[in-house]
Amino acid sequence: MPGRRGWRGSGGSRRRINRFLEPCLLLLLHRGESYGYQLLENLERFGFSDSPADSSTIYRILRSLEDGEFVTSRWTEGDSGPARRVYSLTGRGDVYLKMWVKDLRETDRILHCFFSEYSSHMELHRADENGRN
Amino acid sequence: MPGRRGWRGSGGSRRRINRFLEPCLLLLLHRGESYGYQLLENLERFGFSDSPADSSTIYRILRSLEDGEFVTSRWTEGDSGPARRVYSLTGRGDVYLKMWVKDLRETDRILHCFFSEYSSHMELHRADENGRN
DNA sequence: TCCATCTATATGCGAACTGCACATAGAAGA
DNA sequence: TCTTCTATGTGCAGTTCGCATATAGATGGA
Repeated sequence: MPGRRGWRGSGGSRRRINRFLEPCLLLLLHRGESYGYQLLENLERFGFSDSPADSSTIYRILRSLEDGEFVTSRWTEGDSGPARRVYSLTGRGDVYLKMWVKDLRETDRILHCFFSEYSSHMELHRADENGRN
Repeated sequence: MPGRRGWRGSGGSRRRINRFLEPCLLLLLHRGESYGYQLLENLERFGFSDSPADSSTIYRILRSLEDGEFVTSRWTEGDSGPARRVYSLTGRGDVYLKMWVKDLRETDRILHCFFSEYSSHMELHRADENGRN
C-alpha cells in the first residue's frame, strides 16, 4: 500500500521536477561563489511560492555536486557567525549546467505536449457534452 | 556516497518531472477506458522522444491510482490475447487530473522563471566577457 | 505437436531522492 | 547565562523507479 500519504491534499505537492534544485544551485554558483545558507535564501528568485526546500536537501545536493567535481569547496572564517563552506563552480560544473538547461527545455516541450493534448481533448469533450443537450 | 551512477552521461536522464506519467495516464483514461499495455503504447503521443517508461512503472501507477480510488478496474476476456485489466476514470480521478494540470502549470511557471534567470544572467556574463577584451 | 513470439500483467530488488527530526557549534545580544 | 541566529550536517523512513525476472494465455509457423 503506497503510504496513504502520497495523496496529500493540494498542499505539499510532490508533482515537481526531479532534482530541480540542482540546476538552480548551479546557476546561482555561476554568478559567483557562495555557501549553503546563503544559497538557500537566494533560491527565492526562482519563483517557488513557498519554501523551496529543506536545508538538508541543499547541503546534500552541494556535497553530491562536489563528489561529481562540478563544484569545489573551501572553508572560510566568517567575519561574523560560524565558519562557512564556500562553493565555487568548476568548468565541469559549467558544462553540467548547460546540460541541465538543455534537458529542462526538453521537459518544457513535453509539458506543453501534455497541455496541448489536455486542451484539445477537453474542448472536444465539452463540445460533445453540449451536443448531447 | 550517492551512487556514482547519478552522473550518467547525457543518456538516461533523471532530470524529468516527478511522477509525470501519472497525469498522462489519467488524461488517456479521461478519453475512455483502457488497459496497461495499450496505455503504454499510447503514451507516445506525449512527445517522449525515447521510450517513456518501463511497463512495470505503468502497472504500478495504475494500481496506486486504484488504491486512491481515482480509477476502477475490471477484467475482460480479450477477443484476442490474454485477459486484460481494464481501467476507467472515476469522478475523483477527474478532479485529481485537474489538480495535476494546475500543478503542472505552476511547474511550467517556475521553469520559465529559471529560464529567464538563466538567459538574463548569461547575457550579462557574455557582455562582461566582451567588455574585458 | 512443438516452439518461438506476441500480448498482458505483475513482483523483487536495489539505488536514489526527499522531508522531518535532530545534532552540533560558534557568534551575538539581552 | 540564556536565547536566538547563523551555519552545517546526520539518521531514518517513506516513496519512486529502472532492471531483471516470472507467469501465462494466444498465435502462427515448421
